[in-house]
Amino acid sequence: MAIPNAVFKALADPTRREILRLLRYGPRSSGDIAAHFSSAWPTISRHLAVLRDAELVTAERNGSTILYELDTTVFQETIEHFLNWFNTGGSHGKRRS
Amino acid sequence: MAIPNAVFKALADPTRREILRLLRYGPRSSGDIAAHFSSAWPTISRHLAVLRDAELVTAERNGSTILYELDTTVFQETIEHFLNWFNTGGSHGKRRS
DNA sequence: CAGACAATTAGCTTATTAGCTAATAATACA
DNA sequence: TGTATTATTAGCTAATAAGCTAATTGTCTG
Repeated sequence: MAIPNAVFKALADPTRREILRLLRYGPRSSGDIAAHFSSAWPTISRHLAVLRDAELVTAERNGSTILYELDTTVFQETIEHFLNWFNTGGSHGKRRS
Repeated sequence: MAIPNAVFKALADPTRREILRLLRYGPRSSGDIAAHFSSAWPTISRHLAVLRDAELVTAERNGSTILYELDTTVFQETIEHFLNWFNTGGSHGKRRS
């Protein structure tokens, strides 16, 4: 049930979150993803590796390119994780005014 | 609607997540929180400052102690944020590629 | 005000990580 | 094959952040 630390670490970087956002609409190749950013290609490649390690995306070779695809499983677990916080923790938290 | 980067950064550290978990059951003083960890008190104090900056907790002086309290507002927004991902992006299939 | 207690800030060291360029691996195709 | 294309890995530098101890701020009480 505990979300691995790697997931939070992966989500901590804005570029990686942007990559995930980009992948919402369908799989993309590594180069295609890199083309959307000003960073160098190897830099994006390493971000993709971090996302892969966190199991937030999956990679699949398709001929000469490698398709990256969003894996929503961990997202779902993260959301459930936080929802459970409220269910078990009750309404102790203060609403900001 | 965009979740500030500070929130993700704050959640990226295991100690800080543990602090939040601790605060689920009610407000606690800084020293009370620090007593739950093996880290030095100033270290926990700085973690608390990070959580405060991210508006994940609120601090309120209560006599000689300072009470830290979970602020669920940002959590709620984070959850809604991710739920929206699925609603608009659909299930990681090929729609609207 | 002085002293005790609660908590943060300052200053430093070390570890992690994002970014780059250059080199390497893997694949497609003439 | 050989070469172009696609992507990752290696090796480095700079920035960020976590951890510590020591010093400082703030608050209560005698």
